[in-house]
Amino acid sequence: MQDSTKKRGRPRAFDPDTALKAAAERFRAGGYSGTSLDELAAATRLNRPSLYSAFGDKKALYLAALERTHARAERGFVRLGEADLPVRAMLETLLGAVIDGFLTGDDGPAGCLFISTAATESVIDPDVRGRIADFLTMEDDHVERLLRQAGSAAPETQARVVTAMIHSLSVRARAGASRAELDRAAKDCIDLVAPA
Amino acid sequence: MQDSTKKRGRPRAFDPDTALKAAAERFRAGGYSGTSLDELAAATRLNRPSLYSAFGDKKALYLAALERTHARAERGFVRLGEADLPVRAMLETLLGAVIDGFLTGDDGPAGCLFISTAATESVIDPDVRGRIADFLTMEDDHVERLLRQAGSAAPETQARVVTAMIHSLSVRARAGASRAELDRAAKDCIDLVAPA
DNA sequence: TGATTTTTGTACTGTCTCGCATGAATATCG
DNA sequence: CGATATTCATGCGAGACAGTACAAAAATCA
Repeated sequence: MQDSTKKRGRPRAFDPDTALKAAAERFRAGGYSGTSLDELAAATRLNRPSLYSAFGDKKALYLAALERTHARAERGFVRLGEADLPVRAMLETLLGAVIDGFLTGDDGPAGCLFISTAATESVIDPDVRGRIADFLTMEDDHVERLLRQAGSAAPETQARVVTAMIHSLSVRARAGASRAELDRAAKDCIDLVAPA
Repeated sequence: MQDSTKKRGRPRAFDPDTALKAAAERFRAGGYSGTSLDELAAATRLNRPSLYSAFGDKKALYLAALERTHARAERGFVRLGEADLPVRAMLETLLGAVIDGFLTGDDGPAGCLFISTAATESVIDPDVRGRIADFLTMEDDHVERLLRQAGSAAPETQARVVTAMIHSLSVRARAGASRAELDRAAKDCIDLVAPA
């Protein structure tokens, strides 16, 4: 028996995670219903059949994009916990990174895939609704844990206010708000939660 | 000359604002790209040609729905100001009414048309982006004014936190959160802004 | 009553969209 | 080298979609 990692037929000419990342980016710009398979194929540089064999149909691809985003966000929260900062610095780092991410996007600031595209689809599609509910729970739990670890006096109360600001920043970024406006909104939240 | 309100041809068999309300409701459930003209025609009980002659094409109908929502929200802010409540009661009334509205919807809780559907379209469509930016400015300004009128010590800082909670409530409602969860998030915000 | 004007309902057209069928290409196995 | 297995690329087909043409219906005006 030879190297079991070698598969039998023609090898893939693309990296699945790179393709998934490109698809997620396209979905983030246009939403689920607003993005066609042609656009996804162009963004991933894949043919439709390759997309289908790798991820399944359009909805499965979208769910995979949601899962990738969920996992990456969670890793970010974990890494922030390892930095072990005091409350104010932790919040500044958190919201600063969030703003950086929300301002990215090939077609302008695109915010968060969950908050600003999955929420639109969630009323009609129970699968999407489940994923966004899971994402919100994860986000709430991590922020509350980070606040507690940083020495916050009322992490349960403050967590919802901080996550709310994250959600709002996604909406504002997509509405075209400048970095200064987003920074100011974040600062308003931090000043209220952890006065200097 | 007779009654000038009487028009010349066949009279309309529908009320335009009732139709617009039904269309807005449908858009709120499915988003712009996710709602077809057939669905809009069914929801409004109008034929496609009647929709077109009354509002123009699909995008014009969506923009009209956004404007209707904007105007109604602004009227709500104005009316809340007339009640002239102290900070905590004002915020309880405001967020309570917001939650009531966000939990409505023919296909389950549908949140806010701007936050949860227009934000999705805004990256691709500059017209929608402009409307949502206008809406956010209106919202920020009214909440800040309401806080100042109610005697808040730092209305500029607190306004962004309160509007952020409103945006977050729309997302959470669409994700399937219970009224108790929404009430708790609102209470966390109120406790932080105006401690009892 | 007949002409005019506006709305209504049906049906149509061209385009886009999703998903897949089919054969060529490229790898490993015997 | 031939057989087998997997992926790639072109292209197809059924259906949904947005928008409109056209004629019937229902009102006012002369």
